[in-house]
Amino acid sequence: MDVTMKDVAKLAGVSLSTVSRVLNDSSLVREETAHKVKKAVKKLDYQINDSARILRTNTSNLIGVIGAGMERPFLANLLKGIEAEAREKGFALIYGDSDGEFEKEQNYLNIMKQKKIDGIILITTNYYNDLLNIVKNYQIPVVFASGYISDPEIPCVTVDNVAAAYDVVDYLTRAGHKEIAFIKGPDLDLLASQERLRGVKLALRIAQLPYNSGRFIEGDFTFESGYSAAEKIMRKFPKITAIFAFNDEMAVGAIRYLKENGYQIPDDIAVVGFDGIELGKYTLPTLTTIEQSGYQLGLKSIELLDKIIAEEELEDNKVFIPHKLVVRESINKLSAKELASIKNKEVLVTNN
Amino acid sequence: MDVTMKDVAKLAGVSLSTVSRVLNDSSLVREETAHKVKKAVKKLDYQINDSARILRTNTSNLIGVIGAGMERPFLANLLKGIEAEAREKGFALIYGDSDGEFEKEQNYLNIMKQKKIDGIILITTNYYNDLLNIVKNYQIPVVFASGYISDPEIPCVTVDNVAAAYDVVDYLTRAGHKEIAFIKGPDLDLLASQERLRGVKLALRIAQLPYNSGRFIEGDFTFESGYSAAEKIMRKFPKITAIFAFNDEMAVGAIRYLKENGYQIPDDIAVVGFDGIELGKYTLPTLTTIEQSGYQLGLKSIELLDKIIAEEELEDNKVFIPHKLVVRESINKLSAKELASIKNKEVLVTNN
DNA sequence: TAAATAAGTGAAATGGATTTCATTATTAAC
DNA sequence: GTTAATAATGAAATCCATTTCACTTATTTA
Repeated sequence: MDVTMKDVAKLAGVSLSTVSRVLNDSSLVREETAHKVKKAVKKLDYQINDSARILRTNTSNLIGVIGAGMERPFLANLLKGIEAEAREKGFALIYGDSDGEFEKEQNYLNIMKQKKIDGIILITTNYYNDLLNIVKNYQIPVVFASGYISDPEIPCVTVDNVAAAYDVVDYLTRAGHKEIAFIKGPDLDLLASQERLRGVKLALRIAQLPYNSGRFIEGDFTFESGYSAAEKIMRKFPKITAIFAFNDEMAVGAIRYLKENGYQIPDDIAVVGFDGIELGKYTLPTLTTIEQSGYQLGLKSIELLDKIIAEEELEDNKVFIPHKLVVRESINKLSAKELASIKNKEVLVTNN
Repeated sequence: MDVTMKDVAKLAGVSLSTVSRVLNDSSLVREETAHKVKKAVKKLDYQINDSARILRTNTSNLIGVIGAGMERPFLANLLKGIEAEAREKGFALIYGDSDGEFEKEQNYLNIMKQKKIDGIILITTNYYNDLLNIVKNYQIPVVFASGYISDPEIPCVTVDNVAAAYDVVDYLTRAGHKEIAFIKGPDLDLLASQERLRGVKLALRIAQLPYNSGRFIEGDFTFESGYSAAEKIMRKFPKITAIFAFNDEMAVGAIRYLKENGYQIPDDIAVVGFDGIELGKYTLPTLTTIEQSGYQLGLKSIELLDKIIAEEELEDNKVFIPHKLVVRESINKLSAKELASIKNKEVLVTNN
């Protein structure tokens, strides 16, 4: 039914092997023969049967992506970056959403293994030791693109969540804020949220401010959770002067609550988000945030994975993508002099 | 290296054929034999080699998704719906982004064909006759999940863009707006944007308002383009009292511009979006919009595709998902009496 | 020009499942 | 207790490309 290599071989008057060689750019074929074959390929509109190729060669040029919550703008851009770079490098993508459930992750891992994928990108929020163990015994190159994995064997690409969160709190305290509340991610999120929490704690300690666990309200990275977290915060801690939400959507939700209830931003309350999604430039006030590029993160993940697949020597299996604090209208700005003092400490601050 | 069916067969003391039968739930196998086989499968942690299976059976349980601009919240949710329902039905997804370029679409189409996908979901903004022809000669079930395709052979799932856009303008005119400007999508977008345009024109005609093509400013569905379109609109048509943006992001961009420049919303200018993304509930003012579920759209697309793959009889190969006009703060509301007059016309209006 | 080497090509084995067809074991029917 | 019918199983062909190995042809080298 379909055109096979055999048909091409017959039309070109050569053997199967020769056709295969031409198609794989083998140097062993005479120019003239190759030409005949190519003509036949074109004439018959021959398409290789990928399953047969994979069966024989055991490499699929297929990369699996397992993610969760990928509809979030930051992660949607991450996926876009993954796709673009994967295509660039000649991989196709097989994509599965785990909803953050271990069982589904496992399930997809199996399916993908059966399809002989060359490598996997994992974008999970909460990782389990179980998952890590499976991955390690998996024989297939894996890159985590969701946060820092301390296990030295596991390659990962991520923003430096600790440093970025530190930068935010550092800036806020320098701007005079002493009463800050936080909207963190789910406690189950052992990657982004936990790391950001560490950065916050560190900065508080350096600024000699007390750590008060009550001021960390749990959200789930949605607008809605930011909104209701802000409500809780203002009810419990009316003296708060700044809110740092661990992503932009929650920050926007919080802003909505605050403005709805008559608070001026940034004069009454300063708000900072995290991620730097496009939206933050169009809210009123515009959103101060940590800018990191999801697209870049995706790109780098594939780059790293590709190197692992090709068994190239790695400089480091922990890759950090750049971030910067983008100060917009939602917080009160530091004076030039104050800013300078930060810059000396090599904290990146940009106006935009 | 890998465990194969042969290994299972040997361990279970049966033939290859028997193992295959057990794995495919053939009724021809004695309970006892099946048990032996299953035990061996578990013991060896046997995983089928999917390529071999596909090669033999010519069905892959793989669905291809080719999209563009999937980082947009609405489409990201569409993808999520596709994924969830595909998993439900036992399909895995192979995903490619075409950037709206025909060449890339074609390229992915080929790659996917080579992988023997069972069906394709196409989410393209601008379709070409070329693409349609390829798809028709393609032998593989295809569903368009991006807009109405008039060609009767092509199955598609979409919101009724004409009716929805009509509803918006109808509401606005009833609310007294006579000077309305529009932020449409790219002219290349022959699906969503063109259809919405038709709905608008229709409503204007019914309301006996003039159609002035200058008032349709082209955007590209981004916040940024909404912002700059609003700027153009206010500069060229200072008498405008309402802006209808063809998606929510552009509406939010427009709102930002308007508020930045001292306009009151909705008192000076009413703003309506399209899609009903989550964000619209958290802007200030909250956004009036046409609500449609991307998730639902994705789900229905797979449902339809699955039926086509299974060669079931179709009721209709054009499927519409529901929409409703959700009136929020960004426009002035109709009185109950006025509202009632619309409802008689079976236009869905909801407060939220 | 003969011998040695390299280049180009083809035959056949191979990867791992499914499935047809033949065969054997079992049950039902008389 | 045979024979007929049915249920279970296995052997072997098949899906389609890659790759090893053997062989032929062309090119160097001496």
